[in-house]
Amino acid sequence: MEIQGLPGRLLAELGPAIAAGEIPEGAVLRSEELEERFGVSRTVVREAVRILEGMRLVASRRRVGITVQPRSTWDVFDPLVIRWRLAGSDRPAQLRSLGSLRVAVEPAAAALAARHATDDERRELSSLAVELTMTARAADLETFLRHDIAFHATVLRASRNEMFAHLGDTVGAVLTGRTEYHLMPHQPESYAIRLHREVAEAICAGDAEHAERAMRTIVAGALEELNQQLA
Amino acid sequence: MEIQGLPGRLLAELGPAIAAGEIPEGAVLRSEELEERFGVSRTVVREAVRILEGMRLVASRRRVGITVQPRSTWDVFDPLVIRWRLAGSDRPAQLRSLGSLRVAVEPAAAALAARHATDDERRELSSLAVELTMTARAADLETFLRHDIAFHATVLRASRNEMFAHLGDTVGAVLTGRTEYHLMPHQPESYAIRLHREVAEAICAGDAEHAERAMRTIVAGALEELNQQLA
DNA sequence: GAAACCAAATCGTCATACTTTTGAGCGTGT
DNA sequence: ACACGCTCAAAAGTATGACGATTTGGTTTC
Repeated sequence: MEIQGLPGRLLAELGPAIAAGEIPEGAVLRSEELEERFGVSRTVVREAVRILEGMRLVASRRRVGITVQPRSTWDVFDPLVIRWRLAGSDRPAQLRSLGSLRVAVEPAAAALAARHATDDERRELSSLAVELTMTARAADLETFLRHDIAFHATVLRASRNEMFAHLGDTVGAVLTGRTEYHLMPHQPESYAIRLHREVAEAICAGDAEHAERAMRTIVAGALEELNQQLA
Repeated sequence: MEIQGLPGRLLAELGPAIAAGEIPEGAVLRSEELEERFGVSRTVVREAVRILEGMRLVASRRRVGITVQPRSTWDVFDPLVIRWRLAGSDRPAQLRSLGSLRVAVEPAAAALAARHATDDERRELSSLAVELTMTARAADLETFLRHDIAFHATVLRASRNEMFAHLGDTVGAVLTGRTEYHLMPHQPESYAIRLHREVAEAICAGDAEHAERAMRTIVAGALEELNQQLA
């Protein structure tokens, strides 16, 4: 998943710094400066910058340098950009944005999944729902999180829509970030758990409307809780 | 918006070819081959490949070459990837995916817009709705399309959610592609026009629920129409 | 037949030189 | 004082040659 090699190292330094605003919008970097700062060659700097340019985080212009672009031009759907923002100082804003996105997408995905999921996927959802129930009772937060991520990713994948499916990792990052954020909450609420079971059952039964409604309750609840935490 | 220079030229050749499947999944390119084929230097090839790698279209490995990745790993939210796919042979699939995405996102964005839009944006929506009505009557398809794009982009922007806002361009591409696709339809249906006005009014009035419902009707209708066209 | 080994292919990195664009300063003329 | 254009230098863009690192696949050896 990660970008490899020395350019990858540069990216891992510059990306988060820009995403967090440490290198502010409008700041100008020169490639020679970067070469020295990281002790790498022109080639490496250029390739790293090219990648950042692809994400629209920076723009490189002759005679002026590499300028950090305003947030509004960033490719906010790029998985790396999302991760960097989640890791840095505007994690709250990023979580809020993603929260709204989930409220929009996941119910629709659940409805589609009810229609298009394979038998394997339906089975997997059922079993994940059971796992969730059990690990919640055991207050095993870590494996609970893992299964929660798998559950939502499976629903998204089962929607048979590539774009929804690709949000699986992102949602995973959100769930992880959220868990870290309110530092291991008071055991997962049984209400949310029941809703997950409901989603699984509705998808198994091919009941799109029910699946959508239950999923909407889940993600809307998560968003509300998030907004309280960040208030 | 475009990527500049010689790497940009390479991208403009390779990207669409890969997106269209002309260079199939698993195909292997060697950088030397690309240098010769395009008459450019290693530097240029490497930078172009790096960008494609950033989009997860290809992966470069030592001793093996540059291999085209399976579709499932592509960054399907990358604006360039979307454009390339829309331009090529899997435009239908891409339009379907984007259609579902619109059904999920735009109603939610309309609801948010009803709450968060600035006065300017509300004014702009009203005036765009009027323009739509008029150009539809005049059967001026080109300016109709332009205003339609502006309308949806404004709603997305007014949602005050960066991720929604960034889908503005994508939705624009969809609308353009759709118009080209069923080659200038029998003048825009007055029903859809009325719904646009309804969305604008609801957002002006701050009626989130109404805005959401009307917008959902619009995009769901568009998706249904699309599925008929592609059936 | 399996394990160790070797060699070729290919990308990865570096150093350097040359080219192209463009911003800024300077000067000239109105 | 202002505008216009000229020149120069700074920075990215491109090209090239050399070397390093790594993976693959075949070959040898036990």
